[in-house]
Formats: sequence, structure tokens, C-alpha cells
Amino acid sequence: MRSRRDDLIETALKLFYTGGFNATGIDKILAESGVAKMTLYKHFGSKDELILAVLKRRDEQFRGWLSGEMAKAGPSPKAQLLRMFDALEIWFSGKAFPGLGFSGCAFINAAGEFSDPAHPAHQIAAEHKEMLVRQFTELCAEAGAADPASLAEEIALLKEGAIATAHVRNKPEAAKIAKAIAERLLADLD
Amino acid sequence: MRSRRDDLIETALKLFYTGGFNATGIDKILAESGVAKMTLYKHFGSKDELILAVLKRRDEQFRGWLSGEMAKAGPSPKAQLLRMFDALEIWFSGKAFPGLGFSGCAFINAAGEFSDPAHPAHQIAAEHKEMLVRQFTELCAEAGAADPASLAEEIALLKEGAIATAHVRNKPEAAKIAKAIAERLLADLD
DNA sequence: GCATAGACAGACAGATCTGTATATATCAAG
DNA sequence: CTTGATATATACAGATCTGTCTGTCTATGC
Repeated sequence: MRSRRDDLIETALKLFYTGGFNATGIDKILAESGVAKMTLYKHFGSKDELILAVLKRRDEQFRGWLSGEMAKAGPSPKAQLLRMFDALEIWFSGKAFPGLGFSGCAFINAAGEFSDPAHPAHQIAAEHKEMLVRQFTELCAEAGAADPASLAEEIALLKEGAIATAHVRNKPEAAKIAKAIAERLLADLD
Repeated sequence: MRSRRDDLIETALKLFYTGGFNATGIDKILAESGVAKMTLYKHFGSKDELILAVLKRRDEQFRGWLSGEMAKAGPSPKAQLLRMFDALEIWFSGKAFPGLGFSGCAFINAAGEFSDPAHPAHQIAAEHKEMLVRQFTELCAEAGAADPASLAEEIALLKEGAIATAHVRNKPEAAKIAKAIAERLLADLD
């Protein structure tokens, strides 16, 4: 049984993600979730706090999903890294998160709306990206890369480029373009 | 002498870019530009129209600036493409557009706030990116690439990845990471 | 000098948004 | 059955936002 708190986070995630943070009002979230306004302010205190809770939820959800997709490639770290780009393509096509569609990266979007790097929402976005880079770094080290940290940064940059391209230009094939580059970067490994 | 219309566009560009489109109110633009409200609605009709005018101005401004920076590399198309990544680094450091700082790519930000690909602002963003890809394609052809269109897409994807990384993670070195990859992609050419 | 166009100043309407206050309903545990 | 925690419904305050309306000022061209 899902708590009211979870109802709010899930509904807010969907509406913030597809409609933007500033453009989506509290009332819309309440109407769609069927939760009373006082309950929202009891749990979160403010809209800003709800935004942060949504971003934290999305961080867990997204990294969990991506890790699961990458794991399908088997034990080879190189195969897992390449598999990530296949996962991106699934995401871009709207099939990764039922009911959410694809509206770009919630964290890139958040950084766009809360541009100041000191803003808590921006910081959560930065941390999300950093955590992914760390995960990639481990895999690069495992794969025997000469400079795992640098290679992981390159892979991460390809991922960001694919996301931005897929969203802004409505071009889901961007995942394949990024993967083709990644294959060359990883060619020397095992 | 700058017209009132230009005053509005320049002021709105700065405020929209640094503060977001939805979060920035008309009144703030009027106060900072010193223009009367009726003048704004005489020239643009609505805030939405002003947003579109701002994005068109930014498109001209940005592509003009980038072309100028790339031209500094001399006549070699390969050198110009590599020079683009140096330009990105200047931009990320905040030195490219005095008074604007660096708040990511205005078009990625616009696509984030106006996520529907059919939204006019999103479409202007997509066209902006497409125009840059066309410019890169010409340079790749000139440089003798076997598949200029594909290579241009790869260069463009690296550019988007660098922008997103530089902004979200506050990591201006992303320009260098992207350049290092680009050098490998362009290694075969002349 | 005068007419016309453009801009300014400021009030205002109407909608919307965040957040609060109050009073009521539900339900499980003791 | 009572108590306490949780949620609901609804009204409201106060701020803000877009867009409109009215009237005044100023500069330029004839």
C-alpha cells in the first residue's frame, strides 16, 4: 500500500518532469493525486522541499533502472558500458518509465530552471551525475583502462550529449551515435 | 541608438537566460529595461512572443560568436572544428558574453521548460541545433571526411555533452574532454 | 506652429500561486 | 469507547503574474 507521501512524490515527479518545475502548480499535483493540501505541507513544508524530494526519488529510480539494464549485458564491464547506450535508446523511445514518456533528463532540466550552482536542486542534479561517473569509473577500472577516471568522464560526456540531442532535436538515434563513439574509445580494452 | 524593442530583447535575454523563462516575470524585465508595459505589448503582443524573439536573437548572437571564434583557427576546416571546443571553454568560463555569465545552453534550457517538441520555443531550439550541425557538416566535407554528415553529428553530440556537463556539474573542463575525443575522431583527416 | 507616432506612468482587472487556518472525518490501538 | 494520529474539505490571505485601459509627455516631420 502506497503512502500519501509516495502518492505525492510520484504524481509530482510526473507533472514536474513533463511540465517543468516552475510551471507546475501545487494545485495540479493535489488534484491529480487526490491528496489534501494540508497533507502536502505536513509532509514537505514547502513546494521547494517537494521538488527536492522528487529529485531524490528520480535519482534512485533512474540509477536503479540504468544499473538493471546494464547488468543484462553480463559480467563484462566493457559490455555493460556499451549496454548503457542501448538503455538510453529505450529511454529515449519512452519505453523505460511507463507513464512518464521522455522529456529529457530531469536533472539537466532542473539545472536549467535552477541555474545557480548553489541552489539545492542544482546540487542534487550535480550529485546525480557525479554518482554515475563514479559507477562508470569502477567499470572502466575493472575493464583494465589505463586511466579509468578519464575514460569514465568521456563515457559520461557521451551520455549527456546523447540525452540533450535526443530531447532538443527529438532525435532518439542519438543513442546510437554516442554508442559508436564509445566503441572506439573502448576498442583497446580486453 | 538602440531601439526600445532591442532594449527589451537584450534585457529579457539576460533575465530569461539566468533566471529561467517561466520564473522570470514581465515586470522584472520592464523594471530593468526601463521600458513601459504598453510598449512591450505593442511590440510583442504577449510574453510568449517575447520569448520567441529572445530565442531568435540568441540564435543569431551565439552562432555569430561561435563562427567568429572558429574562424580564428585559419582556413583549415579540421582546425576550425577543433577550435570550436576551445570556444566552448571560453564560453563556459563566462568570458564569451559579457553580462550574461554561463547558465548552460539557452536552447537546452528552453527545451527543458517547454518540453513538448511541438512548442514553438522548443522548435526554435531544435532548429538552432540543426543549423549548427549543417555548419559542421560542411566543414567535415571540406576536410575530406568519408561520411561528413555522420562525423558532424558526432562532433555536435560532443558539443552538447560538454555543455550539459559544464553546466550541471559546474565543470568547465568538459570542453577539454570533448576536444580530446574530437581529436581522435578527426585524426584520419589531412 | 502643429499634428502624429511612439513611449511613459500608473492604475486596474482577473487569474493563479503558495501557504495558512479551521473544522470535520476516518481508523487503529489501548 | 475513547484517544490520538492522519487525512480531508474548504475558505482565505497575500503575493504575483499577464494583459488592458486611460491619460500624458515628447520628439520629429510638415
